[in-house]
Amino acid sequence: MPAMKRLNSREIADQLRKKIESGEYLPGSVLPSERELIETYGISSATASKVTGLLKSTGLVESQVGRGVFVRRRTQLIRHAHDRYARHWREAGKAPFRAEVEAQGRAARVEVTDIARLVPEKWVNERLALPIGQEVVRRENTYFVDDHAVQIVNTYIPLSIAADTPLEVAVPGPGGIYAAFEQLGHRLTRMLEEVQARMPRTDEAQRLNASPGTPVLDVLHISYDQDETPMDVSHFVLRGDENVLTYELPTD
Amino acid sequence: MPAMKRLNSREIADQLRKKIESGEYLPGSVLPSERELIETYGISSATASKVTGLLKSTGLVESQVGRGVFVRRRTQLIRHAHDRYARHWREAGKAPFRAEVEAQGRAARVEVTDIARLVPEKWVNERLALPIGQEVVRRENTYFVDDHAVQIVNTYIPLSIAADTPLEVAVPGPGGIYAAFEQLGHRLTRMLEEVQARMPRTDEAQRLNASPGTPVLDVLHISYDQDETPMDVSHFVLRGDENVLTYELPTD
DNA sequence: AAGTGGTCTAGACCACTGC
DNA sequence: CAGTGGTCTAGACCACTTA
Repeated sequence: MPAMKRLNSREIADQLRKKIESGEYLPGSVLPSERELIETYGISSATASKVTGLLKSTGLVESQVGRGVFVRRRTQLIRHAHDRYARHWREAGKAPFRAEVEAQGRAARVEVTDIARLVPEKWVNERLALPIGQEVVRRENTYFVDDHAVQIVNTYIPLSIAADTPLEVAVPGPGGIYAAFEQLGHRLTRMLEEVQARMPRTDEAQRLNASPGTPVLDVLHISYDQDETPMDVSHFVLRGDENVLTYELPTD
Repeated sequence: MPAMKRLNSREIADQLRKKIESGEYLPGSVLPSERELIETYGISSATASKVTGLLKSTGLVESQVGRGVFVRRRTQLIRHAHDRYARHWREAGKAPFRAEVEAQGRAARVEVTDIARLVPEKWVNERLALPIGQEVVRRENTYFVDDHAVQIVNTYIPLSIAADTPLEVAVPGPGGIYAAFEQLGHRLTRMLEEVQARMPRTDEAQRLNASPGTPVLDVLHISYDQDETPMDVSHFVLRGDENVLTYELPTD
């Protein structure tokens, strides 16, 4: 047998990645255990651990202690349509998120985990055009698909708008909070979103049940009424591997 | 002295993170070297290396071999305005990317790294409403800020539209390819973008000079003319830590 | 009880930086 | 040449899963 060149963790990870992409290891199947890698490649356990770490960081595999390292099944994507806040959805009373997920034969659920009056971080006040330190209503939501969290949303609404209205109760009525704004006499005219990609904080990774190494989409949503008054700032944190945001852009 | 509880790499990284966030280590300053960590925390070199690895994966610090581990300066964000493809920009002849970057006092540069006719992957044909296997023109671009790459773009255009036109040369004229489409008699009416977050492939991480652990924004852009004919599919890969995409959403 | 991933130690060597 | 991050070895122990 010819003396094999000693491979490093990067090269071994690349080999495995190619085997996965070529279909040699199918989605859901188990990779060679770290003990096997140690023997077949003549490496130490720390290196073997690094190999699986590299594969995990690309989202290609996931590990379960005591069980093994598994090739990830292609997760079904949740598409957030560009008209997801359009009036016809509010009037139909069925949110696009729910429609999309149920069309995939999966169960959608939105849970309002907290509603409170509080002084938010100052960027919230800035976006809401409120003096720093002024109280707002915060609505904290978690979106579930098949009972696992895929999306965390914090919505901040000026107290002057939300105080003692349906916006301070868990279910503000059919059509959600945007329908409630219109019930209160605000006509929504404009919504902006700012999208970034980043790594989750440890608490977010836990809440989203995401293997560390999965990035998140960080979306800041601001809506305005007919007077250009900001109605709400909503901060979305979505699992990057399960969500697609779609937008339409002006050409004129 | 009370016997210190032996800390693991996570806990040590958390301590350092807090010191950075509290300002004890300022942006640009150097963290204790791994040798110092080994001594002060009584850990091994592998653990010390893991500590810095954890901090790097959150984008908080970056390392330079032979020099040290440095607290990242707050990177200035490049905002991609929601009207970035609007006609007035094409007519002004100065792209929003360039305007944004130069307004920050930094140098913008776009390099066309390749133009070729080829048979693309099949998702390209699908989006362009072309038969699988049909040739297209691919334009490969890299966007630089202060001479480091922040954005990779592959634009695919049906051969029937681009063949023997300015779209096959490096500089299709002022206003870029979208102005060129209109010169050729296509009026752009609609543009869609699909946004995802993911980890970069190794070659992308290299090209973007991103420390592995920094996620990217993956954007698919499709534009249509007055007949709903797809004009181009562009695939953007942006550094997640340096770019913000902004969008306006319909409320009606 | 056997096998798994996860984490760690105590060293070693390498390529690189900066004086 | 001393100091740096990066990678590795050859073990060890732990918590967990599966049977």
